[in-house]
Amino acid sequence: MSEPEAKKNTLSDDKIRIKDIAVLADVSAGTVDRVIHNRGGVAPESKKRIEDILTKLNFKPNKMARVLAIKKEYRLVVLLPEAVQGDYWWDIIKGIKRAEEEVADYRVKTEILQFNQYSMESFATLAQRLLEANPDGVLMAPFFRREVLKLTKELEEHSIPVVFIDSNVESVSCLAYYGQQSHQSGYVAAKIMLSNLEPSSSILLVHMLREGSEAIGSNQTAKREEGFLAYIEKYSLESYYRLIRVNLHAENDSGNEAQLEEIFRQNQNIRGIIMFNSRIYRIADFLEKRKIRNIRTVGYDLLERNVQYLKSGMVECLIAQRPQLQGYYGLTALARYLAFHQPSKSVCYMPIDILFKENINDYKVYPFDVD
Amino acid sequence: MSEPEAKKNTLSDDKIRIKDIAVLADVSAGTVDRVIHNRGGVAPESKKRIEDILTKLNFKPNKMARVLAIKKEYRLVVLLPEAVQGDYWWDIIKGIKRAEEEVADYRVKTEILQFNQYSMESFATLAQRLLEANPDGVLMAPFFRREVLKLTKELEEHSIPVVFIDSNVESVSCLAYYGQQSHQSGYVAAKIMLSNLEPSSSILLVHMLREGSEAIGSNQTAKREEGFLAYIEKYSLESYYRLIRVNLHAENDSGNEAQLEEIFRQNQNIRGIIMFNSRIYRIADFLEKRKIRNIRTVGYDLLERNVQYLKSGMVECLIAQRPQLQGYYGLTALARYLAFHQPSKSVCYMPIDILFKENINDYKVYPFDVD
DNA sequence: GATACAATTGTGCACGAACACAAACCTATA
DNA sequence: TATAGGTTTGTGTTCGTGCACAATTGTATC
Repeated sequence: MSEPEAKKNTLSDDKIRIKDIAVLADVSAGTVDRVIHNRGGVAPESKKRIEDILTKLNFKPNKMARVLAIKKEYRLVVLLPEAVQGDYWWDIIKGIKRAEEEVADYRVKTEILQFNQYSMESFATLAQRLLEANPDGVLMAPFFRREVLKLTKELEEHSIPVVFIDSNVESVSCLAYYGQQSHQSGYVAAKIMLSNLEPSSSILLVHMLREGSEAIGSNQTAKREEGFLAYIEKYSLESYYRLIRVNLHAENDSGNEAQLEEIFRQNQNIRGIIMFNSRIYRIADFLEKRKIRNIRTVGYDLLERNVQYLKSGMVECLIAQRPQLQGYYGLTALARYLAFHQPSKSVCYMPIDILFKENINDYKVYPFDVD
Repeated sequence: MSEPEAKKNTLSDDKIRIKDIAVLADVSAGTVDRVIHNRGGVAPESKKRIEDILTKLNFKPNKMARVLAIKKEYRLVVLLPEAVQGDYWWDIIKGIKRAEEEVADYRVKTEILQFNQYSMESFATLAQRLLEANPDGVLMAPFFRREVLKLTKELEEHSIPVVFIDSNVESVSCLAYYGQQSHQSGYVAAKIMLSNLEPSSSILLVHMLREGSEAIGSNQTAKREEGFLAYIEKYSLESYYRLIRVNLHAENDSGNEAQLEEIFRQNQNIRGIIMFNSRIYRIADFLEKRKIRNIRTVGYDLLERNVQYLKSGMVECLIAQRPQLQGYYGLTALARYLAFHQPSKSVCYMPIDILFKENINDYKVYPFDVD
């Protein structure tokens, strides 16, 4: 047997301070500071010398001292739809709250404004309030395209950085975007729905309409459906399954039931149901009520009611997109940008998490569900 | 339409300082400090007065200033198997490195010791070195039960906190444990392997032996297999599938190939192959070489080679356990405990992530794979 | 070469908590 | 009352960085 090897891995990280850099570069701490902060007024050759030493020693300023010394306070405003416990936006807020606690140490304060996601007027009112608050940064879920464009234009003029979560607004340049690739997540949904599904089955694609809903978000569900169809095309499954599109209405529960019943009467061979928004629990409600089994249901997002049905087996699979992380990283990206001038990766796609009854129990998004 | 509601959420966090407390209690900052740290030498009535004000104002010392002022340095030692790029331990180290950067600000330093996971002697040697270093905390992946018990006993006597990752040692009390529920992850593997798998197929359960390997880790693969079998029992699938156990040998590639070929000759109806460790790529190697298709392969961990085969379709599914997070949270738990006296949740199970070809591309473990 | 003015560099204090040391106070004893 | 010794309280420095202001050097102009 060979001699046991042991690699030692000591970081010779013996904290380098600005003072140390100053001594090495034969200048004073003030000059080094000017270089670090690009404040100008430093002779080119000094600057070069100092920069070389900085990169060579990989100097990182002490965060603690830094925060302590900075007097400036930053105010962030978050613009989101209203959330109720257990829904998607609730999780996003959970992540934001967690981030708030963390960045509070950096003298970053946060105010959350919540609008009615079905009322453009509500959005516009809060957008106005947001502008009046004149914040140092904005985190928002973009709803109502025109209003968003108006708002972001205004923010850009004041050079206030913006981070989008949930859905992106391609035409607007932002500090960062955190969200899922909707098309791909539809593709994944199709894979799960269709892998080894009995040929010549019918599959319901359930849509949910709402009057006056002009949310950008609806774009997301459309893209998911595109991804779903792309999978079918890719594997040439068109002839194997019959797709039936159903339009339900958000506020009309009894009407929806009647509609579903009618469809089930007309189609005896329904083996799969998918919804591209987070309301699959409504389908599960229906199936449970009618005691219909053996249908593969696939939906999105870990709403409490969805999770309940996943655990009980009424929903086969949920696809999640880590809303907590979106909120958390959205806010911390802003804070890091403001407090430490750290740029962010501008587009950041969330993982497409696949949840079954069997792996939902251990599913936690750290560090939000710890303690 | 109802008036748009807007909830305001301002933290009135107007930072109270020790100085402020001192003024209110009509003493000096030094006295308040003595009370806060229970250093004694304070007149009872002063103490009472100060304590009342502290609790009334819910005083929390400024973390930044605190860390800056404390001169004490903490030294952590990490004890892990040797890692090569792209393997499981490499990802764990990635998380540890990330945590290192973060806690460096708290004056916490880390040394990583890496042993040969197949040599008990190597482990014992480094365990000895670890003890001699007399660290303030230890993060370890427990291998070689007897040696681990010896080491942890020693550490307990010196009241040095220990965090386990990857696998737990039930009989030892530790500050925290981060790892996956092996049994359940085997259960999940079975669900994926067996859902709609052609009845009366044969399934290979591939094991990998290594001489002198007494790793506790092997316990993990055993538990995964138990979980796999539990699923079969739960759904009474025993009669539908034939399970074939195969023992390969880690160092004998040509022997393994011959063995597999023999098995494939004897069994024409193999439709699934599962490995309970991270070496499924070896099976994929074989299948690719022999141009065998249409076999559902399921394995563990996102080794680079596994991921490659997942993308190319040779591996159907990988189950992951966020090794980066294990390392990251393991180390930060120790740091928080030492620097801020924050306790941790003692047992923390990782999510059982399900990865297919379709969702591997967006799979990232934040914040390790960002930027 | 003295002066003005810009370019460059150095110095000192603040941030809030920890801790060492100095100062003030109290009490008992000769 | 002076002094010792203990108890209680106050002061000042430190940590590393940011920033305002002071000090120094260099350059152009008359």
